[in-house]
Amino acid sequence: MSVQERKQRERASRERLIVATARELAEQQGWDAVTTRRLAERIEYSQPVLYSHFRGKREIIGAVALQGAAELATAVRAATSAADGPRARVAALARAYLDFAARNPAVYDALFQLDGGLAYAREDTPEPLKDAFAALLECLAEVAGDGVDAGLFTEVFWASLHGLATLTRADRLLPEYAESRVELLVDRLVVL
Amino acid sequence: MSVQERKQRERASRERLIVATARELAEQQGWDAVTTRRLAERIEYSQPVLYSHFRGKREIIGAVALQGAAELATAVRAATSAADGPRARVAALARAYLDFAARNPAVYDALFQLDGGLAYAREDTPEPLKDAFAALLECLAEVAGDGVDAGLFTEVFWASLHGLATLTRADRLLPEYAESRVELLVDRLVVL
DNA sequence: CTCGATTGTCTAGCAGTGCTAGGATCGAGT
DNA sequence: ACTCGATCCTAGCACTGCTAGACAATCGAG
Repeated sequence: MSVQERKQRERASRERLIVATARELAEQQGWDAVTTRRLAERIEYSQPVLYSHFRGKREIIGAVALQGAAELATAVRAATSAADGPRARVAALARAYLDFAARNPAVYDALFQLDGGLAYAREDTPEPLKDAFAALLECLAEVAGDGVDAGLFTEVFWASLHGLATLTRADRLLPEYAESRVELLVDRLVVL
Repeated sequence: MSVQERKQRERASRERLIVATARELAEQQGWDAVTTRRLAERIEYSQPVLYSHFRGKREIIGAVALQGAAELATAVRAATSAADGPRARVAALARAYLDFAARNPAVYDALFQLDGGLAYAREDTPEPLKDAFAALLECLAEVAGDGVDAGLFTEVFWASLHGLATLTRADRLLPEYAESRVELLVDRLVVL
């Protein structure tokens, strides 16, 4: 039995290597540079090996996305729990979110920009994605305002952050307003 | 001279045909289906002809984007001018924007999701793009609130709309909340 | 200790992509 | 009528995601 277990461990380890390498390559040179050939070469295996772990490139993107979702949730929770008062918590959440998107553009793309073959906003949504949304909701529920559904409010707030994140990174907004945008958004959307 | 003029007209007409066909194809089957071969076949010329009009596929996307920007500006202005009162105008703007994104997904992608090789938020930004932003600003300036820069407010409002538009289309938000999201966003961001 | 079967991996290749070099063809101006 | 430049197409390059089939290493049974 232990032989099979060792092989399973090795397989799992190689799978992690694939995901980590894909992420690294995407972060360094963008997802366009993540080709199956380059990825295979970096992990020092041939291309078909990739397909024994994942159905295709899309699933590899999805794996990176799931990893990113978990990290995003952690980052958001760390930021919010370190802040005092509802207003400060939401501001910290917004900054943590945008910071994550700015520091991990490729992961952010995998999560929300590219097709990783993942289901969102459904029952069969993978746990990390649900949890990332939950991390936002936990903090935002207390400032949604009376009679406003927390889920609805979270969707709106999240969409605004997502818009800021993507448009900022695509150089479609003025850089000098970056901080003011966050302040304005938080001040207006939050009900204290 | 008239011979050259005729040729110029024919060239311009063929260029319009290329852009229109690319847009049509993208709207029908998505931008992935817009390959140089398919596009060439549809306009009944060989691929190299495309490259005598545009530097490459990216520039074709850019051309569709510019066309879309003009239409978006028109749609927004039409919607806002037909509404009474600041609150109603902004709500109409939001709905018109989201409606445009929903009805012309490929064009919206060309504008804000794909790389069309266009410069945004700069002096050398093409006129249609500046004008589309201006259309938003015209309406939003009156509800930015005291002491808040109209440009800053427009960026935030636009980013929120963009987030809603993209996340909605990617099935990342609950469909039943669609209308509520717009209401909530407008109510909170607008200062009457 | 050997032999067949199974597992794992790689080489080679397919159909498709964006893009371009070079030759053929056409038509305008002399 | 002829030249010559503009215009267009054929053919091909290097690349993409993905896969069939050959090959080698490993394992269990006799």
